[in-house]
Amino acid sequence: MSTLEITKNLQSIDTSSLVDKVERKLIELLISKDIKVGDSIPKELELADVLGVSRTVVREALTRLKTLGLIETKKKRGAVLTNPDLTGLLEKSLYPEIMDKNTLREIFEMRLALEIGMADFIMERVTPEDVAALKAIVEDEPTVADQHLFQIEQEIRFHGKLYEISGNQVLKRFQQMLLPVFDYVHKSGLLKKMPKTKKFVSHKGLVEIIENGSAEMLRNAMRNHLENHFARIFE
Amino acid sequence: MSTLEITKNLQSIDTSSLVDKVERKLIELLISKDIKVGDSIPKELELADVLGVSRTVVREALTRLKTLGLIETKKKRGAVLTNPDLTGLLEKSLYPEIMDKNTLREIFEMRLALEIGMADFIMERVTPEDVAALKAIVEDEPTVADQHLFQIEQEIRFHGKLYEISGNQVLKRFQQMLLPVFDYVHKSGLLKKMPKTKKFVSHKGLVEIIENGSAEMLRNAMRNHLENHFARIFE
DNA sequence: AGACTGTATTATGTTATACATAATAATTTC
DNA sequence: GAAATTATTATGTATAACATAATACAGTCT
Repeated sequence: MSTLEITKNLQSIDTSSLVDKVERKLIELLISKDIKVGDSIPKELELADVLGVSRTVVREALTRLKTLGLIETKKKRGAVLTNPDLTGLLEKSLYPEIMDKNTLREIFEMRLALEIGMADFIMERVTPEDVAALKAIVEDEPTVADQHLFQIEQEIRFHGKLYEISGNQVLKRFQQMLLPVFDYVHKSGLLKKMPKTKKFVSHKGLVEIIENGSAEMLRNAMRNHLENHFARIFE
Repeated sequence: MSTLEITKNLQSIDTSSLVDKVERKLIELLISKDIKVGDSIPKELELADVLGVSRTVVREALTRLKTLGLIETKKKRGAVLTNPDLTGLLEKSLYPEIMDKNTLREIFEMRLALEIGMADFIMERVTPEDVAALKAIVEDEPTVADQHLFQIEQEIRFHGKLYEISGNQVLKRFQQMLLPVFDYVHKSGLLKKMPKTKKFVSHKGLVEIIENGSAEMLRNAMRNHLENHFARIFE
């Protein structure tokens, strides 16, 4: 065997900690067919005993699973398998203050893509009541957006409602969760300065399309509506 | 005071555990301006001492932060603040086997929205090399997709490249991460049976548009290309 | 019988202590 | 002065003991 091969083999040794191993074992257990959501998993001491490690290690592994939202623990009852809440999890680790600038910008971009791409779901699922609600929101909207603070709240109200109409909880929660990011991106000089705000498709225009138009029309209108944001990203 | 009011007041007592409190304290510390990415945070024993709790509690709180990707720990060095990797975190908790059916469907929908909505980023950032790469991918694509397995691999290759072209790492990793979900959704009878596969815009057609068309054209073409998926969702 | 109360049990939550291990700093050796 | 050795330090692991809260069970009272 050549030296190269030897070193190659050597560096593939298992450097993971005990907790890592136990965590893997537990996850295997969780996704096995034997355990369904709501079922309990063995007690800490049993696991420690079976796996041949201390309760400390088991507890730390369980803590990780808890943090990931895979299990919930209660006294006496023990730990039970739960279906993980992705958005809730993201929310927990989403602190714009300590996030990479580039990632922040990319998340901002993702939002733009989502709002354009979800047009089909909006048009498929919108109800007359939704349209009425949208109209109520944009009713007393100032033609010229001079009050910046008001404008932001209004933006959130309007676009939030759109996410709601999409009938997709994951999307809706995604938006809720990313709001702080958007706010942060706006405030920090992360993007280019706002260009001259030309007149693009307004909220009222979007509502009009949602009521009478097609998904394709909504996509294009939304793209136009978001033009200022795109312009800031694309220089 | 009425009994109702009393009980209302009583149930607002702090039921959070010690670890919860310590975790909050630590997060406050992390997002404070004093600590930047790469900086170390106090040692476990110091923290235990200052906060007046045992080292075990501090360790468990730190374990949570580690799991969330907010910090990394090394022996001797201690714990250092890191910018959290959102997608990596999601990946860790993403087990289609134990996820709620509805959530799975919603994630699938989100993918569709993203692929349509990212057209602008693709058109803005695509290079001649990218186009060449795309052409190479679709070159020997069978006109009639008879080999299902091959088709899936091909789908991943092609659309993966599109995510790459979007120049958005978060998006790209999102796709990578959600692939198992798509696979799972396809295999499980979660969606309606595939309708008669009519002839829609092909990969080759998409490439053609990317090379010579506009963002708007790409959005519409992509929507068309994904029609089968939409049909399965919308019945 | 049925509702309330107290007690026992059990599994997680918390503390304390000791030692192992790996990464860094300090020291010695040549 | 560079390399090897040793010391130090902070995290990783193990063990034992007790606290706490949720549940089950029995007992009491009307």
